[in-house]
Amino acid sequence: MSATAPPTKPLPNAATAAAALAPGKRQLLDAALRLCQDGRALSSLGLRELAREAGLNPNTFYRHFNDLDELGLCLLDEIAGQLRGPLSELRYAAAARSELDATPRPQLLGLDMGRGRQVVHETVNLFFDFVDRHPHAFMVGVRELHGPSPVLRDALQRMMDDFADDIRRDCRKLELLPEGLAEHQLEQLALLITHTLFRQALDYLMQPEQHTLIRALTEEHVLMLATGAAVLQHVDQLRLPVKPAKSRDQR
Amino acid sequence: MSATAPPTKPLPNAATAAAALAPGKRQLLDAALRLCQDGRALSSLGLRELAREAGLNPNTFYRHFNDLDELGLCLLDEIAGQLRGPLSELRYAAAARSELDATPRPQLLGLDMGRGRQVVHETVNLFFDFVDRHPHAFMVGVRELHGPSPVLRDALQRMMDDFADDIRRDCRKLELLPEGLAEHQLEQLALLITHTLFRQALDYLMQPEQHTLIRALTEEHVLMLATGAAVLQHVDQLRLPVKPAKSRDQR
DNA sequence: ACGTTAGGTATACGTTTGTATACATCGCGT
DNA sequence: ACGCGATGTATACAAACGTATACCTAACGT
Repeated sequence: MSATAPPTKPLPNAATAAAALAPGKRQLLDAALRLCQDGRALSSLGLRELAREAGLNPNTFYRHFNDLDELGLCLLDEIAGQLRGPLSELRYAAAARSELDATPRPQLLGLDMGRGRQVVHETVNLFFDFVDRHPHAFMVGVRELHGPSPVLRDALQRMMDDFADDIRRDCRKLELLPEGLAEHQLEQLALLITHTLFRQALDYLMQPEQHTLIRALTEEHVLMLATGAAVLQHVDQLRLPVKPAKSRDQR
Repeated sequence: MSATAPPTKPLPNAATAAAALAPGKRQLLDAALRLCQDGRALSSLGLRELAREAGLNPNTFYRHFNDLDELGLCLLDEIAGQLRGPLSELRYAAAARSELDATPRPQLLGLDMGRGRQVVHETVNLFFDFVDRHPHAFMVGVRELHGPSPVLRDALQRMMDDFADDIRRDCRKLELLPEGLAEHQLEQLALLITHTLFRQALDYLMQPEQHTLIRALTEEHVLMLATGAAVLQHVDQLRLPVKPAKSRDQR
């Protein structure tokens, strides 16, 4: 009962989080998002082009940003705000639901495969529902992750790391993985899951006709990763209960 | 003994594969690679900029390409030629080496964890050695995978699929995974490994001080994936040995 | 009532871009 | 010897770009 949907959320249907933004600034940010919607990269946008799309004077851009990178950062902040909180809530909701269904499940190597499957199924599907509701955010995000601007790349990288950290924390708290799993392994697992999810989100957005397939495949991928991590930890525990486990071979 | 290094390869140290390329064309391609080396995307290059870097007249570009996409495709073809063959050979060499060392290894769920670990260790390290030798290729490749140009994206996607297919084929032939693994699962596994490898290659190239760390982590990732796939297959086999095994839940 | 500041506009300048047309050079088949 | 196609160069031009300067207007504290 520790996790239920928050009660009376105002539910802002779009980017309405940070109020009191100058109207021009908003228009510019929206214009940027709009221009990126069909595959463009943030860094390929021009100052003038942006203003044109926003229906503003080119120079208005300068009132709010010095740089295109600055606009990019602003946009990413907004996106991050839209993603992090809600996604973690989704995870909690899914876990809470699976808590109710407390029937014993098939076990393997000490981990509850059944519950894992169900939680993965739910969270992955909730994730894609979320992607459906915020298409541009993922478009821009994943694109800029490997984009040309170092500033934006770093920001995105940080954002992904935060996201992975949320996953890691939630996995621990909800006990979705064996408690013996080393922290650094859980960290790597969370990172892999994050990257997988985001990459698949892009595919998902770009091939609307394969939505159900991609959802199923992604489920499988995440399950694969989680299982692998759990089993490997198990094996490691059997193999080297004594050795200092430092310094791999010649590398 | 079925797999040894091919005997007398001329070993072209760089892009010398397709001979008889007009000198201007070569210079342009090289210039593009050079300009992409520090984080630029192919699609962000200008026709004139390219010619300038190559020390040529802007119009020379038109002699060889109609479009920037055309140059991109040409470059990607060249890169693909450099990667596919050699990488598969590397895998064979590693597997052959592990065949010699035929000591029995710890088993888990019917798969040879020891041999798996070793093969992963070797192939991942060989992969990164290869990355060291072809930095620009990976830079450009991974970048353009999520880049703005649909043409290049598709080409890259196809290239990745081919690469994954090589992995899949080699895994089958070298019996690195339980023979019960369904074809479509092996396919997904190969895709995941491919994407993981390439993404890590980018990180690897951009953070030279963390080379050894990234190598170790990538090993872990691949091992995680492979183990997960193997175990999941095992579980599935136990769970539904009777059912028609079609149609999971409401997908 | 006044000055200051933020937000938005108008115009202008120099640069770079993509593209077009015309010209020079080399190799090569007949 | 001639022509011709392939390659590379020179020059030119319209468009788009980033940037700078100057002006307009509304809000606000004092």
